[in-house]
Amino acid sequence: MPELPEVETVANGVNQRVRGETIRSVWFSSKREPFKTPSSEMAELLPGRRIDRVYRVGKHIVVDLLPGGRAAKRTVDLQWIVHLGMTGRLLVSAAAIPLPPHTHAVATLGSGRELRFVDPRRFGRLALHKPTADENSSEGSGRKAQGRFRGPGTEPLSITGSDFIELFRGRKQAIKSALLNQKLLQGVGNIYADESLFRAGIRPRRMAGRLTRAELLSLHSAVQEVLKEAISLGGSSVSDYVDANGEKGFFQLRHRVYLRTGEPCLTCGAPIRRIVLGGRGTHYCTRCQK
DNA sequence: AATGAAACCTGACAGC
DNA sequence: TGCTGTCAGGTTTCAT
Repeated sequence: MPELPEVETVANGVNQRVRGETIRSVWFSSKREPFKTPSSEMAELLPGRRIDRVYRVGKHIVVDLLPGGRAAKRTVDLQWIVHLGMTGRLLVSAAAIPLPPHTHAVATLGSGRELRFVDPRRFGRLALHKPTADENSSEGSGRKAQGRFRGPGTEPLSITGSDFIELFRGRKQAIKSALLNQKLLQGVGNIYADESLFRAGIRPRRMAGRLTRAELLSLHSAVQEVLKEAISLGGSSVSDYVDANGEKGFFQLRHRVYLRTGEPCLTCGAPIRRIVLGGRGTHYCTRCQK
């Protein structure tokens, strides 16, 4: 379910509902080991902490945690990282509502409500990230000092056109595959890669390093526009995706190529073609995309 | 560096 | 009704 717009929608929704809450206790399904961080370690470190803020980094949801008690330290010294995989959901529910099937983790909050991680396909991941206390030293000096969780790549919504061009220079890889590489741009997934390439008029199989500057600038704009539009519509609900409030997104109504195999291109009428590229279903218009 | 396939899993849907 | 095959928003690992 989750690419950047969906993850952002979920993170914002969860943030609004749990910010400032204390984690009273946590529970992990025995069926769901291993997480990236062992559940025993999460069970030890999470209870008692206060949730400072929830936000998105790439396709990850980051929960900033403050020490518990009245030590009054306002330094985030632990981060709970949630990756939704393909089918993960992060829900805020009243404790009285029965646990949905495939619930793998539950954090009970001070208010009595529960933060629930539900994931039928179990591709999702939970982990803890421990930033060093000293934020300033993390920049230039030692590699050892790990700062706050930043993810593997660059944020597509804030990258400049010239940095975007630089990312793909010399790459002998299909541009679609490069767009999906989280070490380059983090957050773009299969839907938004296809939709961006359509808007930029570029065929998915084109070698990334051979695109012209003009084409890359066009793609840069397309990626940002598509992502922003999708965020404003609450993401794409193609099967059962819902946000933290159980609401569906609406961007699937704006898809121009994704999952439209054989249907007429909305620009030229030619049938949309589906190929497999890098193991992923890939959709494009043979006439509009060069 | 890059490509491809397989693995991790369950569920929905189409076709027979 | 029920079986089979295909497909699905993602990542990782291993063999070319």
